[in-house]
Amino acid sequence: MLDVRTPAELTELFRARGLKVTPQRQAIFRVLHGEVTHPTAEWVYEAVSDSMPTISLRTVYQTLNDLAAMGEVQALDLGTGSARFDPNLDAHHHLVCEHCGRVVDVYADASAVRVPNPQRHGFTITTTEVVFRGICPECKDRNDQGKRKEGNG
Amino acid sequence: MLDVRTPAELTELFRARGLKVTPQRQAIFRVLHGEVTHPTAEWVYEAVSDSMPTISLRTVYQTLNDLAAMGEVQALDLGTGSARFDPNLDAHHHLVCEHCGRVVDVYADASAVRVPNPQRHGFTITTTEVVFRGICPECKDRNDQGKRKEGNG
DNA sequence: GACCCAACCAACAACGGTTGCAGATCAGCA
DNA sequence: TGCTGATCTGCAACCGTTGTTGGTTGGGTC
Repeated sequence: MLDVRTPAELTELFRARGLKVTPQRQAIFRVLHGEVTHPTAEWVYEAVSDSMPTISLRTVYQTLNDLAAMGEVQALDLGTGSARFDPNLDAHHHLVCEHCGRVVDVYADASAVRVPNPQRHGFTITTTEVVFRGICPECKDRNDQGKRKEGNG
Repeated sequence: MLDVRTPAELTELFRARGLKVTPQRQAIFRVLHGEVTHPTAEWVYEAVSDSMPTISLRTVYQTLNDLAAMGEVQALDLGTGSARFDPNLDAHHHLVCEHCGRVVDVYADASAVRVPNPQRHGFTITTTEVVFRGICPECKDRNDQGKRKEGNG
């Protein structure tokens, strides 16, 4: 899997772009590295706050946006209320839990899905995103238990 | 195409559900009927305001949400900033202009796109949405003209 | 190693889309 | 027609995100 670069690599990239490498940014790099979930800015903020309680949410947004602009993470809007930042740079799709908003990567071949020419309306199509929606096993269990309780009581 | 119901049919549906049929709601029904774009609440509000200047945006949201809950329109989040309400109830997908946010319906067969079992993570998948992103011909033209101007001076 | 200044930071306010609230109003029924 | 609770309106709040501001800091240069 084509993962987000290491903190050291990102440090180099930032320097190469003339962006300064601050302790805050490095802390964010560290949090992102090896992350396989699809964290929100808020989540990253809280994770970084563990080691750096004074960091501001604003700084997290700024750095994540910088990374997205550099193509080092992918910004996603999956309709879960807030933007998510995906450190997985492979071409892939997403499976979203409609209850808890959990997101997992899916490697499915969507090349077969084409827009028939007459329906293209002259658009130049650049990307094809597939979003699978459903219920994750945890939420399903919780739901089933709830129903069972309802039935019993 | 399976269109949104007529104002008369929606009136009946609302009554059958014990919901009152107010002039505001009827005006919204009329605006939605035959609409093939994917209007935002704001757009509906402005369209209804033509015939009923005193209607509030709040009421438009409420009625659109009611319709969505009844399955008479489909609420969409296509990452264009605001929710869109689709009166087309067929199974279909969307083509979104990344410049102007314009949305058009696409009838493409996505049944071939399946999540391989090992990647399903125990999810129960209910829907598969495909979003094609690109540039609509109008934005492309405008863009090209801009570039030509740049080039000329 | 000190200097300097753009880049950065934290805090706060603003923003756009959407929803909660409270009081005024009205649709539907007797 | 009169009742009654659903609905309407206007406003304020909410949430995620971004602009602003004034003080702080990284790192190239001497």
